[in-house]
Amino acid sequence: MLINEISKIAGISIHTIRFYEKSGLIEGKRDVSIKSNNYFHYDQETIEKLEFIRDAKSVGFTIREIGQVINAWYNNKYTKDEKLSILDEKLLSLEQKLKEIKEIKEMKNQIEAFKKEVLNDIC
Amino acid sequence: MLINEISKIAGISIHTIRFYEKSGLIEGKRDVSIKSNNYFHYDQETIEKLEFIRDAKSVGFTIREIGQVINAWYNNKYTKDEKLSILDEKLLSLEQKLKEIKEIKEMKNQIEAFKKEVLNDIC
DNA sequence: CACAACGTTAGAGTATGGTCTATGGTTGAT
DNA sequence: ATCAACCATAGACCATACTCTAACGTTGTG
Repeated sequence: MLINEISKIAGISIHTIRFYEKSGLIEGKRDVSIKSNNYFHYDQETIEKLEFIRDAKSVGFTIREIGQVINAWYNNKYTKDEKLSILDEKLLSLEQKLKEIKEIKEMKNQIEAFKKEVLNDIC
Repeated sequence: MLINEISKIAGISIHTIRFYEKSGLIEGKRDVSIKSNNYFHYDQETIEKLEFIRDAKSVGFTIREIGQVINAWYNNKYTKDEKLSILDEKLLSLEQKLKEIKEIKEMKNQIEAFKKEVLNDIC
């Protein structure tokens, strides 16, 4: 499928898809044998990648990090050890995010306490 | 205290402190009565604010959002209703962040599954 | 009184993650 | 053949959150 179609399916703008492609997260293929143009063709795998990008972004991974994971996953750009090192790094940062829950709860308490002060006209 | 001192106490660079001041998060006072210069003086309250900024940043609040909370807290720039509205907004986004834990755990499972594949040379 | 160490402002530069524009080629229906 | 609707690339532009530089004034110790 062409960029317009995958954009609609994935719910991600054409601009952003091109940005992800430039960033090395996804890769369209040119079908020289069939067409005279240089249009990029995208497949089901690209849709999966775009879904992964969305999920990974929502948990706070950067484009660079997402690129590492995707390229460890789909391409063979890394050795086994490099892949494991990348994945362990990401697992560690996810553990870190889970630990931040405590901080989020503390911030909630702090803001709730302040809200009570405002409600009681203390502040 | 002057900017150099508060920078060291708070562990935040002079540049960043000036950036926070420009952004309306903190406010130094000029002591015209005592000094002929135009140096800014900072107090204990500013240290508290800088600590709050650090905490709030770490849970994902933007400078703009942090500024709203600080200015609701320390200044009287907002009416009671405005204050409550700002605080409720922040509480809501904290709740949202707590809900994202599920997504983080899912991402962890996904990456762990992939790690197993790599370990077993499936991928 | 020199001079290092500190203070000020204005504004430029950086990185991230998009978002958009200009320019030009391709396709497909009428 | 023409024209809307699509595709491509390069590069400009935006917001966020810093980070740094330039140019210049102030302070305090030898």
